[in-house]
Amino acid sequence: MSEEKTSQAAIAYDLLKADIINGAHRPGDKLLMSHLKTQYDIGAGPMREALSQLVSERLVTAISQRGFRVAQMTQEEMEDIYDARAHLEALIVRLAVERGDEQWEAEVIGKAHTLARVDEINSAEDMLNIWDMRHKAFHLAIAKGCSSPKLLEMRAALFDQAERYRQLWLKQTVFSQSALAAKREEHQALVDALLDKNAERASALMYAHLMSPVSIISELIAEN
Amino acid sequence: MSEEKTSQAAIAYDLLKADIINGAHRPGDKLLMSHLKTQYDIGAGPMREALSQLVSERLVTAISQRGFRVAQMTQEEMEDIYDARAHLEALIVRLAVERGDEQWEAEVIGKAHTLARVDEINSAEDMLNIWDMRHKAFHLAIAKGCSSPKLLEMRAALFDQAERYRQLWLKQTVFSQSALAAKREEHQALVDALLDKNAERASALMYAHLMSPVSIISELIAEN
DNA sequence: AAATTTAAAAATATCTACATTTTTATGTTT
DNA sequence: AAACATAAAAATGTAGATATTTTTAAATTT
Repeated sequence: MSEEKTSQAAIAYDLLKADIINGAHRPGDKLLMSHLKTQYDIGAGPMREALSQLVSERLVTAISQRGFRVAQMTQEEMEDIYDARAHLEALIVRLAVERGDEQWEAEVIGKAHTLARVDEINSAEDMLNIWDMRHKAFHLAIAKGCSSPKLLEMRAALFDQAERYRQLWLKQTVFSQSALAAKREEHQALVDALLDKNAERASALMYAHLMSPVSIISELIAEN
Repeated sequence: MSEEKTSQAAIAYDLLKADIINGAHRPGDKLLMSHLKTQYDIGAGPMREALSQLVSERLVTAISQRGFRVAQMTQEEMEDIYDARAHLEALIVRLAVERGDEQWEAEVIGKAHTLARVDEINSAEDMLNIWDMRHKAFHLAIAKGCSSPKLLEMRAALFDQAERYRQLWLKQTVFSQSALAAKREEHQALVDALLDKNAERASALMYAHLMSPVSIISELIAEN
């Protein structure tokens, strides 16, 4: 989905996806064509194309002749996504340890360092965005070691589906010193296992790392 | 992608996908809008929607303002898809053994039986289709044991991407008694491992089972 | 004369505005 | 109150307009 594109459909896709993930369009909301057209100033055709894409990514649901809605967020879906994602990422990390070269190790260590240095930032607003960006970059650097475009694609797809749930967790975590410290330790343990070329240990740590937010998110969903 | 839908876009999607997989549209072919419109008697809007879907499934490529082409088939992509798929399916089968219940076991045994009985069919033409259908059903029955909709989705996505390559292999296999017999043994060993609740063994067998076509497909690609 | 550049024409992709069909809401009748 | 009819709203599709790219031909340069 990434070309140098300026088609109306591509613009609509990006805007809409962002607004669904950041909650501007809430789960269950009806995505009225007339409203979307005026909101984004994009015609019905390209808008349909964008919506259709998002349906296949499970962020939007469609019923024939009855339009589109923002996909619901449910406890069950969250647990499934997180479980699937953790298992997939555990697989990927195992392959990464087996297949990753020195260049890969260097990248991982670099990103780990950048992430660890994030507590030197003061502004609370920036903090969330910067930590999130670097955290993502760190994990992506690890995953890339598997050298499988297709596995990385699947990973990205599951990541997008997790993103709305993940946002809930992020706010809780980034503004808690203890939670951040815990994450820092998990990351360090992960890096140690990677450098040890201990695939099984790295894989197990990654699974645990990705599953740890589940109980917190679970509570946050229940509260709403 | 499965509702009770009769929208033009959905029809276009199904037809186009089928024609790409069965080779009516060859890899690299330009998918000319004017041609597609007349061929399928569907307007440009819905057709774009369908094409756009297929781009996200990697069966079609798009360049902005320059239209759509059938995605190329390459050695590298084939190896990546098969490797990713085998690893994913190995993961799924491990989970299936751990999570599957009696109902699941019964389904698997049923499908295995139906598949084994396929050599009673005479017509060569039917043979390919029937064996393929039952083979797919057998593997799907196994996979369902993992009880994860998301993992099954990812599995299906990779399956669709493999399908064009798989078609090459299928013709070689189904019409060779020895190849069929080999597959029959692999399936039997797999079922035995499943019933033994031997997750690691089942997982390893599944990986090998899915990787075994790679060398044959590799040669077939090289020939073209 | 061959190669390269430029300009015009044709082909093509993409978008917008309008038309059609279907669904939903409202009001009416039994 | 249930069933039906009517009107409004909305989704979907079509056809034509617009913008971009590709091709073709001519003109210029080497």
